[in-house]
Amino acid sequence: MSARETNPNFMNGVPELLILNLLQQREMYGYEIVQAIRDRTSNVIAVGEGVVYPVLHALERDGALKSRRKTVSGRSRIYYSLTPAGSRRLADLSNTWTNLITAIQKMLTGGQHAPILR
Amino acid sequence: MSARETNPNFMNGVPELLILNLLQQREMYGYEIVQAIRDRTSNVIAVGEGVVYPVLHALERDGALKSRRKTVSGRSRIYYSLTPAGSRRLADLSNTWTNLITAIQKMLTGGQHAPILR
DNA sequence: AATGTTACCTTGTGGTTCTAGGTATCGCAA
DNA sequence: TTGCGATACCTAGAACCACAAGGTAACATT
Repeated sequence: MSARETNPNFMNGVPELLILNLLQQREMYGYEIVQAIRDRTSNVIAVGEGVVYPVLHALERDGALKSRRKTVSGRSRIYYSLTPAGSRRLADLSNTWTNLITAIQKMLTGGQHAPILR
Repeated sequence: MSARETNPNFMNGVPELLILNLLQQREMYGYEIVQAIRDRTSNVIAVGEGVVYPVLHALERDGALKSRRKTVSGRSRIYYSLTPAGSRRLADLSNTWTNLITAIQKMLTGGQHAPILR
């Protein structure tokens, strides 16, 4: 219920990280987020709506996001933006993520540096 | 049932990648792999035996690994090493992994570069 | 009138990972 | 010699996230 101690399911939560990161830049709505992730990663990552919407709901339930309805040209959209708690959460996840891929990258690339001592 | 088209569960398979990578350097046994991952990542990643052994079994079943028993000072160990198929699998996973984190990193760091055009 | 796009949503499935156990041998210390 | 910690193997079940696949509805275009 706070910071993870070790690593329960250590590779999860990437969609959440990406979503929080996008919303830090500007408020967006669900459908827009789905396409933004596709676009900015050149289709390398394609999280569907079935991933994005539940994450948005969970984050709002946790107080990390706040939403407001806005109707643009007859289209009703729900715009989400970060709360202070959401900013903290993003910083936290971002740190965890960096540590994680740094560790992995070190393992993958630095295999030959480590002296075996045999 | 072959190469992934888009991204089904795009963040999975990291333990497999780490294990294959270790076994590419030299043959190892399960218990050793568990500690090697802990050690080389300074406890950032701690996959348990409950993760490693099933992965080893699955990889051997798929023909990516071959094993041989060896008894060292009364301790019976099962050493695993890569087959040619395993090497290919490693190269494949490695590529996918690199593309993935490159895309994510670009999203996370390059947020301000992208012109919004509004 | 029909199709495609936008925009929201949920249910159920699936596949990895984790927890939590279990067995057995060895070495060392009490 | 008995007990404990480390070594070394293993598995069954739960947890969990991401996914596929659906469904609704309004707008735009054909």
